[in-house]
Amino acid sequence: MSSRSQAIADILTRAIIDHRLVPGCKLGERELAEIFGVSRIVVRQAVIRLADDGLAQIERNRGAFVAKPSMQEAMEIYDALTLVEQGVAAQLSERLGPGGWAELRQHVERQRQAVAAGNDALADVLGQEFHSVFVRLSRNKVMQDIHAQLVRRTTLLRSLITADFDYCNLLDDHSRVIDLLEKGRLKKAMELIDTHHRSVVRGYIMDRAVFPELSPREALAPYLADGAANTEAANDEAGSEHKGAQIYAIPPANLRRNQAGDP
Amino acid sequence: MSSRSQAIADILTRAIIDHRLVPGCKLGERELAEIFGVSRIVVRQAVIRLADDGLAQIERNRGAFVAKPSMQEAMEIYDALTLVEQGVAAQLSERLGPGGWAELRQHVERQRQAVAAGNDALADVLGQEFHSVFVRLSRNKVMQDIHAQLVRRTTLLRSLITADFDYCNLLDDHSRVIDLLEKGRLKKAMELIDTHHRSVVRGYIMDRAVFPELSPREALAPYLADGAANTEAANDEAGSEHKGAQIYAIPPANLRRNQAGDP
DNA sequence: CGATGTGAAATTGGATAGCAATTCCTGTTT
DNA sequence: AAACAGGAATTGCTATCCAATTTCACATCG
Repeated sequence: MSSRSQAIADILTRAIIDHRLVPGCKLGERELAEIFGVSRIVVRQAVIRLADDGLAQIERNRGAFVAKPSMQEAMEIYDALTLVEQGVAAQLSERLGPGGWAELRQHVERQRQAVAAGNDALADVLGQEFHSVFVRLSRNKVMQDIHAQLVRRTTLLRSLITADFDYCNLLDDHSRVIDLLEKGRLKKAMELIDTHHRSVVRGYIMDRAVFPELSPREALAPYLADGAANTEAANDEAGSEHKGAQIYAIPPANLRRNQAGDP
Repeated sequence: MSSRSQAIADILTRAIIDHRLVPGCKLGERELAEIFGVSRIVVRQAVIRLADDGLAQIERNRGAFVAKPSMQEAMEIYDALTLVEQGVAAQLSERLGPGGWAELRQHVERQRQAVAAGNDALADVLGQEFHSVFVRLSRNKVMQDIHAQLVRRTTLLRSLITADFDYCNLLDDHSRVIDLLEKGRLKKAMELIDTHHRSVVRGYIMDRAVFPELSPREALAPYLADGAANTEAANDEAGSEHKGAQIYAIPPANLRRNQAGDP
């Protein structure tokens, strides 16, 4: 573990993208310090990291809050995400070998099975993960980091927003993008990526409470070492054969069908 | 001012992109704390910000150092920068109005005059700034921040690297990109952006000491409030009519022709 | 003479206590 | 009901202290 503030920043990030800490929620230094059993300073450092990542807003002498992006900012984040994924698509269409396409197809297939099995939680995570796998194949760590940050911010947006779109369509989009790219039909693929993201944004309605507001103590309880028993129970519920296992450490607080996350 | 740690992070960032703090330079907490007259904690918070920005590396129990990116990472940073600028180019080619094109042309013209006047320092800064103006016209703050971070990292790279390319060619590239985009020849423009960046990278030779290593105290002296007199003197030397004036507060420690910076 | 072990010094990561400034909240007054 | 005042709470920061780790000079040994 690099540092304690990093560990705490990671937990807070996780809690935010799990929609357990919702936008606007106060991240009081003293309260968090008590919850994590560390000094205020460590908490402040963690919160600074979140703020640099766009997940928190720090107001001088008032404290830190989970970020509450405006609709304008939401559009910008999705635009940036589209731009990045289109660019990666262009690179992959030139450089990716058969193994890469196979990996992508395999990922889509796993998601399809999850949907078929009715495991929405798994399908949801796989749907988000697809985009990350896609970018990872570019073999560009810098780009990966930028993309991951944008994805986190879109996930945050989903706390603020009710999505109203057809889940299966998005799965098909992934599949079609792969086909188009492998056939060299780059322009068509890029249009599809754009449409894909737009179809997500279009259904958004802001200023509606989507997830319940929990106190930081309630929200963070499952991530603490003390709550290990609790955590494992949650894990069993979600499914087990997936390698990026810690994703399931805590299931979203409030996951329903048709609210599935997919940037 | 938002916070003291942010202010210090800004100064350190400035010193790094001015090539006064060179890669590998130790950023000792105690030393910096003494230099800035703040406590160690504020320094640590500032350094965390730098590390999140890719400008510093923190090694547990060893301290923070100015980042020393590998050749691999350098390529990735330039690839990412190319990707972002190509994407922005695509957006601008559809959306930008006459005023925008005029602003870009005006910027190139200013740089051309600076070159003609032999003011290399100004030309250098304007050359870098062009890319930022370009991205700003996309009206996407999120994208701007990502791009600015990438530009800072390329500037850091230039501390590590000797550039050996034809300065005027790069200026012409800017002009040609504008022409191509305005005429709707997007693909050609994107190729040129790629070539532009590649021509910069190709001339790079790593592992050569380009800038002298200063101690943090020497490197930071000009930025401190105490050194205000010193700062203004430096300002006069570099030229004055440019609006982003703080760029000239401190001229690069070691600026020569043919080492001009242009991402 | 070089390699290796060792202990002191220096540095980091963190805890704790405390203080000034600011903001928030509440209760009183008008 | 509105306005004001003052105390409580919170933040930003300092100072000091401590444990863990690294560094480095020095002594020891092959």
